[in-house]
This record gives sequence, C-alpha cells and structure tokens, in this order.
Amino acid sequence: MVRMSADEKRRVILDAAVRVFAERGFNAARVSDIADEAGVAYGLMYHYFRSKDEVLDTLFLDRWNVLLQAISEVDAGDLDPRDKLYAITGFIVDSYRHDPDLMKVIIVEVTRAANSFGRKHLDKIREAFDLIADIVEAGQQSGRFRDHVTPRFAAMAFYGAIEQVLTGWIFDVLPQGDMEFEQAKTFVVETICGGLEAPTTSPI
Amino acid sequence: MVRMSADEKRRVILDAAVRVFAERGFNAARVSDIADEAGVAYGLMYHYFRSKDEVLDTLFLDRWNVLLQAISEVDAGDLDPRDKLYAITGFIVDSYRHDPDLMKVIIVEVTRAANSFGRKHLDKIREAFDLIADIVEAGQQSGRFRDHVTPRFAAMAFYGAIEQVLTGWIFDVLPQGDMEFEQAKTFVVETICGGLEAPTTSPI
Amino acid sequence: MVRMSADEKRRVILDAAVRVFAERGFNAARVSDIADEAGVAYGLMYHYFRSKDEVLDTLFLDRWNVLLQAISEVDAGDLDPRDKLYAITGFIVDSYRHDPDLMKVIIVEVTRAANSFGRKHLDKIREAFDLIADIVEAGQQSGRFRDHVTPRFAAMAFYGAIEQVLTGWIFDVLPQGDMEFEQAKTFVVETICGGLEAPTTSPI
Amino acid sequence: MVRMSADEKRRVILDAAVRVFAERGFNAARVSDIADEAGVAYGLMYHYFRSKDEVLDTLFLDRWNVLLQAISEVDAGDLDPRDKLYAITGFIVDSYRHDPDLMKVIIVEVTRAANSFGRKHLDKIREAFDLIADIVEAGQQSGRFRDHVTPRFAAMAFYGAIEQVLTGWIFDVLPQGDMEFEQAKTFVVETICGGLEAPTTSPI
DNA sequence: GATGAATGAGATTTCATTCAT
DNA sequence: TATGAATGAAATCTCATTCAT
Repeated sequence: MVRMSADEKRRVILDAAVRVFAERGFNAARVSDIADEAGVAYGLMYHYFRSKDEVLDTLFLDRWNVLLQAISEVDAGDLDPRDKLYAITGFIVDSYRHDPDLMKVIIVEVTRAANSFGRKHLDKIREAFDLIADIVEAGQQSGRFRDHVTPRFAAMAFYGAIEQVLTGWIFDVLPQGDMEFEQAKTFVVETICGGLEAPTTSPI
Repeated sequence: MVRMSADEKRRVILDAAVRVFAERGFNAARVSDIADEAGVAYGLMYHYFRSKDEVLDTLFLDRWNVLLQAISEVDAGDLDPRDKLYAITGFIVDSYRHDPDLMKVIIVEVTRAANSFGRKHLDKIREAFDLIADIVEAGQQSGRFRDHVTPRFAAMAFYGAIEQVLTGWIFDVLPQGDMEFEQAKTFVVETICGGLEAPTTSPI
Repeated sequence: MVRMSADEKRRVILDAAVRVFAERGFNAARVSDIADEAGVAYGLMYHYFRSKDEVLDTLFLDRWNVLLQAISEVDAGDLDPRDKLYAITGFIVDSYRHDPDLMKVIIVEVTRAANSFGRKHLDKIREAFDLIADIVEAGQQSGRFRDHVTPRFAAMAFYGAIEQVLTGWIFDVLPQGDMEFEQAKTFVVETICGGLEAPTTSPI
Repeated sequence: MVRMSADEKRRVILDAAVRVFAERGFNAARVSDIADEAGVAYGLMYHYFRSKDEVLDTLFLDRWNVLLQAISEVDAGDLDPRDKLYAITGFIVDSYRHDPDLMKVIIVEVTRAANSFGRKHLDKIREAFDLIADIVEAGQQSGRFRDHVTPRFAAMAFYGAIEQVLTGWIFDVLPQGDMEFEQAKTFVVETICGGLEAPTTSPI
C-alpha cells in the first residue's frame, strides 16, 4: 500500500463518494459504501469530514466555485455575448465530459434538489444565474440581444436548457459522444440565441 | 365531521401528501406527517396506498397523464408550431399557478430526481419529450423552424427552460404573480423560438 | 346466496380458519385471510369470536374434547391394553385422514406450540396423556405390560410416536394413502407394544 | 467490562437469544429483549446477524450439525442396533441436560414448527431421520430387529418418542433430574426396542 | 347481523455518528 | 491516523381490534 498524505486520502474518499453518490444517489448511499469504495476504514471518513452531508457540500462547493470562476472570467472578457454563452456552455459540457459522475451528483443531488442541498446552497447557485444574467444584460445594452425578456429570466432559460441536456445524458435519453458534446454546445447557443424559428422573409 | 366517500378520503390523503412533500421533500416527509396533515390515523394511509412510494407515484402519474393528454391535444391541433409550444408552456405554467405545491413535488421529487422516482418514471417522462419533439419536427418540415438542431434536442432545451423557470419560482429566485406567469409564457416561447439575439440587419 | 343460520355461519368461518391456519400457520395468518377464505366481511369474525386466538381455541377444544371422549370410551371398554392403544391410534389416524388440515393445525399450532397455545391448553392436553397412562398402568397391573417403564413415560412415548408420524405426513416426509394410514396404526402399536427387536430365542 | 473478541460477543448475543426464545418463544420475543438480555445496544445484533431469523437459524444449525455428527459417528460404530439407538437417545437427552433452553428452542421453534422454521430446515431435519432409519435397516438386515415396520417409520416413532419426552420436561409434565434423565434413556430404548408387552409364555 | 373503514400500538430494520483502542 | 464495534434514534409497515352505519 502506497503511503498517502492527508490530502491524498481526503481526495480518495471524495472520489469514492462521487462514484457512490452517482450510482445510488445521496440518500441511498451509505457511509459504509463510500468507505468500501474508497478502500478505507469505516470510521476514517469522520476524520476528514464532519458528516456525510459535508462530503457532498465539499464536492459541490469545490466544483461550483470553479464554475463560478470560469463564468466570471468569461464575463470579464470582451467576447460577443453569444460567444460568452458559448464559452459557458462549453465549460459545463466539458465538465460533464471530463467527469460525468461528479456533474451528475452536483446537478441531481444539489442544484435540482430544492428541498435539501439545493436550498442550502441556493445563494451559491444563484451567483451563477446572476453572472449569466449580467452577460445577457450587457448584451441587451450593447444592442446585440433584444430586451424582450428580462436578463434574469433569460439566464434561467439558458441554464435550464443546459441542465436538461446534461440530464438527458445522465438519463441516457440523449446520445453521448465527443461529437454530441460538441454539437450540444452549438445547439444550446443556437437555440437560445438564434431561436428555433426561421427568419421571416420580409415581404417585397 | 362530514361523511366522505372512499374516493374523497383518498383525495384528502393525497392532498395532504402534496403539502407535506412540498414542504419537507419526499425523503424527509414521514408517513405520520401525512397522516397528521390529513387528520387521519396513521394506518389509514396504508388502507388506501400500499406504501409511501405509491402515494408519490399516484400524484405524479395522475398529473403527468393530464399533461400528456394536454400536449397530445395541442399536438393534434393545427396551430403554428410556435403557438403549440406556447400552449404547452401555458398549460404547464397554469398548472403551477393552480397548484404550485403539486407541481413542485412532481418536478423536484420526480422529474428531476434522476436516482429515484425520475428513473422509475423515465418512460412516462420521456413521452412528453417525444411529443414535444414531434411538434418541433413538424415545424421543421413545414419550414417554420430551422433544422439546425435535432427535434429531440430542441425538446430538451425547451422543456428544460420551462422547468428551470418553475424552479426559479419554487426557489423564490424569480418573482411570482399573475403578470409574471403570463410573461413567463411569452418569454419562454420568445426565447426558444425567437432567440435572444436581435436580427442582424442584412446589409442593403 | 343461501341464507344461513348463525351456527352455520360460525361453522363457515371455523372451516375457513382451518384452511388458512393449515396453509400459513396461525401467526402468519391474517384475520382478513380468514374472512376472505370464508367469503364473509372482515368484521364479521368479531361477531362470532372475541379474537383470533379464540378461533384457534375453539378449533382445538372442539376437536380435543372429541378425542378425549374417544379415549375415555376406549379406556372404559374391556379390550386388551394393546387393542386399546390400537383403537386410540386408529382414532387419531382416522382424524387425520378425515380432516388433515384440522389435525395439522391442532398439532402444529397447539399441542407442539409450547410457548403459546400449547402452554395455554396444557391441562387439556395432559388429560389425554393421563388417560393413556391409565391404560398402560392397567396393562401393567394385569400383567400384559411389563412394568419396566412408568405409565406416564410410556404414554408420552406412545403419543410422541403417533404425533411424529402425523408430522411426517404433514411435512410430506412419510408417504400418505389409505394403505399407509392403516399400516401406520399397526406399525405404531407393533413398535410400541411389541418392540423393534426380535425375540431372543431362549437356548434349549 | 471485560474485553471480548468478536466471536465472544456473538456468543453472548446467541446465548441471550436462547434464553429469550426459550422464555417467550421466537414470535413473541422482540429483538430488543435479546439486546437487553445480552446487555448490548439494540443495533449491535444487526452487526452480527442479518435478521432475527438468522439468529434462530444459527442456533439451530450449529446444534443440529453437532447432532448429525454424533449420530453419524454412532452409525459408523459397530455397536448393536439397540446400543446405537441408546447412544443417540443419550446424546439428545444429555444435550437437553446440558442446555435445556437451547434444546427447547430447537425443538419448539424449529423441528416442531411445521409452518415456519421447520419447513425451512426440513432437509436438515430429515437427515437425522435418514441416519436413524439406516440404523434400523441395518438392524433388520442383521436379524436383530424384526422387519415388521419400515425403517423410515421406525425412525419417526423413535425420534417422536424422544422428542415427546423432552417436551414433557419442557412442559413440566414429566419430572426432571439426573436420575430421570438416565432413566429416560433406558426407558425410550426399552419401549421402542423391547416393546411394552410382556413376552407371551408359549404354551408348552 | 353485516360491512369494511378507521385506529394506533408495536415490531423489525437501517444507518449516521461516536468512541475506545 | 486508523479501525470497526457499538449506539440508539428514527422510519416504515403490519394487522388485530374497534366502531359507526
């Protein structure tokens, strides 16, 4: 057995928790499942985490902060609003591609769990909406986006579309693969920015 | 106490369950909470339902079948595809307006609960996506919709946008009220069909 | 539906209870099972019996009193002790042949249930042993039986042998059929009275 | 409190279960009774056993395998058939003398419980009958035993006699004590092998 | 008598958390 | 750190019995 630093052991437990939560869901997952999956002793989890909740909190916050950071950076850049939304979509899709279990856990067990962790982390989740809304608002002010919907509303629709696509993958309702992932980025942005409708050819 | 038929008593229990599930979430809700809320004895719930699960299954299926019926009818009509999507959005939003607790339970505890009831009812949920995808596909074939995204994909984005808006209301992240509900219908369809972007003025 | 007298209805319930108790055992049998099997309303059982226990008590006592009566009559007769034991064995075996379910219930749920109904009806059960012991004792006094074992002890061995044979049928460990039933009567008495051993031929 | 190995703790729980099952019967015994009797926490029982059933299964199988082993050894020896039966009787009686509660539980809750554990362990129980039947059969072939009854039948009668004697002690219908135990061994074998009857003096 | 809805005590089982070593 | 035995508070579900009609 290779010796591990405390941080590495912590990491091993978190990674095991991701797999277990993804497989069984947070509620059905037992602490012993995580310990077994991590190959550590039952009680050891409690040296690194105060509770089972804290494990999920940690998983969520670590990843969500990265997401917020990414969105902030996109926000600060000077791309077109459509390209900013594309960059955000790309980041989220690539997050899923890179670690689907982790994204599944975060979405299913936190951002969509309105009665438990979702409510607990609501402010954190809302930060993302706010940043996206800022992008939309800036787009409207620059004239690139129409102002027929409120920025906050548009942000929800945009984020909802992405999350549902990820849910489609998680549920195996949508096909997955490198091509599909790339397509999804374009599709989401095309749908939300360009709209489904064909431009009406003006008469004359 | 007014005499009740068996169906009415069943209804009383279902209604109480909606309130309890909405308030505490399915997992945290105890059967005794439901019985208390309904004002009936503990065991009576098991006279009408085989298990706590069956209560949620019943709530979901009853409502979801109504939704499927509504979408089917819209589908069968001869409205413009945009108007069909508007009608569906309207139906869902009005469902929420009419009984927010029930819609909260259905969305939070079933359609978004990928590891428990969501998986169990996946086929039923997918039916809705399929019907919506049919509308998109018909729109594409008639030339009203562009075919830059697959119908299935568009259906997911559209449904995700609606669900996220409802989630916004559930989370109290978006303002609620009659005006907001009506606006939401327009906004969702505007966003998905018309797109966020301003039409680029073609040079000359 | 044919009208029934109260006694007939009572009988219907008792008969149904026999089948249910035989099939599932007293503990696993639900009152509703009995009502269903009898084709009567759930609560009706409580018009005829004070409790589920009382149903089994009734089944046992009715039958056991018949058995005690039969043994008493045999006892009072002037047969050989071996023939008396044969008559008793015959009565019990024929009871099983006539209504195996009832005998199964009485043996399995009462006479062998030392921690529940067996203890409750111990005195009644003991009466049978006493009567049998009387026969053995009389046999010993008349010189027909050796007095190498106490009458009480012999009675237990005799009754135990019969009950185990019935258990063999109940468990399907011994073959059943008219021939087997008749054989069993002889076998039990042969074994207990004659013994398994061949008589040692005295030298000279 | 003295430290205990896992096996010792397991033993403590099993021993407590024996006392509780003997006292109240398996059905009436609550898991909490066992825990209290063992002086351990409620949940610990579930650390060592999967269920309440498994506790009884364990008690039965452990002891019954010892019995089967003992019978097998007797079987393999070259004693007279009568002496073999005596040895088996002796083993069972001594088992009762050594741990009456355990034997009570095994007999009352398993071997005589045709609708629950008896059926479950029927094959195991039957093994004992088969081994005994083998002894009888060998006795018949050697001419020591008459062949007026089938070996299987004789085995049932023999075992039934023993079990009923034990039941007599359990029910307190037969007197107990070292002398009675020794007597019982002789009595059972005398009764089954020698028979109750006095040899008929052949008329010149 | 007849019905079956209503009651609620109780039992098993689970499992997060603690803790002694 | 590391271990896994020990704890005990729930929670679900069952079902005998009662009772209003």
